[in-house]
Parts: sequence; C-alpha cells; structure tokens
Amino acid sequence: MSGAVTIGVAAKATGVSAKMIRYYEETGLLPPADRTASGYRLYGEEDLHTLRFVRRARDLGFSVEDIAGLLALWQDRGRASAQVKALALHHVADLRRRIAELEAMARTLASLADHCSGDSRPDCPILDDLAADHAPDPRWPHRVKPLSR
Amino acid sequence: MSGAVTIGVAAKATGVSAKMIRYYEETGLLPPADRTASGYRLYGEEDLHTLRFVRRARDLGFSVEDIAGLLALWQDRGRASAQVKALALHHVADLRRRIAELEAMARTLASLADHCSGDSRPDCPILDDLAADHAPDPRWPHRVKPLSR
DNA sequence: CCTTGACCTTCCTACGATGGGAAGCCCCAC
DNA sequence: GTGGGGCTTCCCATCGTAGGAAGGTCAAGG
Repeated sequence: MSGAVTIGVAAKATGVSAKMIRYYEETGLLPPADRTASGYRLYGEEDLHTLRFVRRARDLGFSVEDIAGLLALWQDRGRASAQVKALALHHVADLRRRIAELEAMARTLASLADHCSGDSRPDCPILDDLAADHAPDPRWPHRVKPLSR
Repeated sequence: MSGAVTIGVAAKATGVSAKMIRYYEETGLLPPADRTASGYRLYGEEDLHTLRFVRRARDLGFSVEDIAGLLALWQDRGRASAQVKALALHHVADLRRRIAELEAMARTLASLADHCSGDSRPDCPILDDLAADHAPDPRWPHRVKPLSR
C-alpha cells in the first residue's frame, strides 16, 4: 500500500529510464506526475502499469505518437477493438515495408560479397558495383546500360 | 571538357541533394570542393563519380562512417578485396540483425492482431498483451509474479 | 546536529541523416 | 539594369535516447 515511488525506482521497475519518463511527460505522452513537497515525481502502481505498457509498445516498435493513440484506446473502456487492430495492422505493414527494404539491401550486398574473392588482390565486385552507374530514378525496370559504344 | 558544374547540377546528376553534398563535405566524408572566384562549389566528372558512389552506398544502407572506409578502399589501388568484403559482410550481418528484430515485432503483433476480433466490442488481445506484465530484464525465462501476498 | 553519498531537479548537448527556411550575394538573359 | 533563379552560410527541426553540469533533498550513520 505504500504505493508511490520516486522516478529511479519506477525506472528500474518498468525498464523505462528516468530520462525517458521525464521526456514522455514533457511531450505529453504521459500526464504530469504527482510531486512531493520538494518536487520529486511520484509514481503509483497504476502509473507503473502505464509505464510498462509504454515500454512494451516501444519494444514492439510503435512510435511515441502511435503509443499515445494506444494509451487513449486502452484507457477508453468503450473503445472498439477494430480501432486497435487497425493501428496494429498499420504498424505491421510499416514494419514489413522496412523489412523488405533492408532485405533488398542485404540480398544485393550478400550477392556482391559472394562474388568477391576476399583475398589480398584488389579486384572487388563490391567496389565495382558501388562505382557503377546506377539509374537514380526509375524504380525497378533497371535499364541496363547500352552495350554498343 | 567543360567539366565543372555547380552544386545544383551535381545534385541532379547524382541523386544526392545539395544539402547532403554540403553536409558530406562539412563532416569530412568528401574533400572540400573547388570554388569559383565568387565561392560557388564546382564539381568535375570525377567528383560526380564519387557522389554516385556515395549515393549507391547509402542506398545499400551503409552509414556515412562506413562509406568513408569504402571510399578510402576504392581510392586505394593496392587494397585487398578482403577488407572490402569484411566491411560488406559486417554490414550484411547488421542488416540481418535489424531485420530479425523487426520480424520479431511484426510476428508478435500480427499474431496478436490475428486474435483480435476487430469489431465494435472493446475486448482486445492486443491491448491485453501491452498491458500484461512482460519481464523487463531476464531474456526469456519469464518469471511469473509471486502469487502469495 | 552534521556530513556523506545517493538520489532528485532542470537545463543544455549530442547523436545521424535529412529537410526547411531566411538573408544576402551572384550570374545570366532580356 | 533588372528580375529571377541559383548559390552561399547559418539556424532550426526531426525522433528517441543518452550524457553531463549545477544545485536541491533525503536518509543513514557518526
């Protein structure tokens, strides 16, 4: 029943650093914490719960802005789960898009590295690729450079 | 043989914005460009080649710091391709690590969303998961909170 | 009662890569 | 010579996080 703890304890208990707790408060993600007479922030069990919620959401890659939405829905007992699901699926789509981008990079680079002898000789397909003329604009129909000269 | 072009032309020709070209120069990735009498930066064919190299490397996800290394190797005719390959493979490993992280998030979230009805009712496994007690420190052996009180 | 050390407060700085914008100079075409 | 577009530098913002300085607070132990 003691309840209220200071920011350092709250940080350790929730895995959110004290710095970030202050930042979240400052940016409005969290409401201003209660204070002791001397100005120390105090966190009760419910606040800790909220902080853990925020941390979990961050761990799942949600932006702070998205988390504000999730928190609002969480605290709205009359919410429609459809709203939550939409937010989540939107985020999943975002994650998948970023994954696809990274995978394209990794594939390209791995394939280049695969063709590189990796010994003491200077010849290197990786550098050759980087130095080659890559079409800047057209997305995929990668126009091969004209052969005749 | 006109050769030298101003920064805006170089930007369009290479796909690197003028802002970024200045930034790269400022941070030492690129050597200071030649200037006209009135202070305009000038870029020759070789500079454009370098800029395209940088852009390609950025497109492959290399950090500016890594690109500095790649540029140095590129310009070192006596380099060992092993060095380039090592840099590339290190970066691939980094990409794969980030991909794995994002995939873990996406998988978790997609599975939660999958169990969410997504209708007008408020019940939502996604929020339930976010609100649940997730172990902060211990990696997986998820210690359940003590029952007795 | 006073010191000590751990904690808290605010405020400022930085990261990495990028974009936006303002104020002022430069250059070319008309 | 004028207008408009390009160039210069300088400052600010992003996003989430961390570090540090300067100073107040608190509890424990002498």
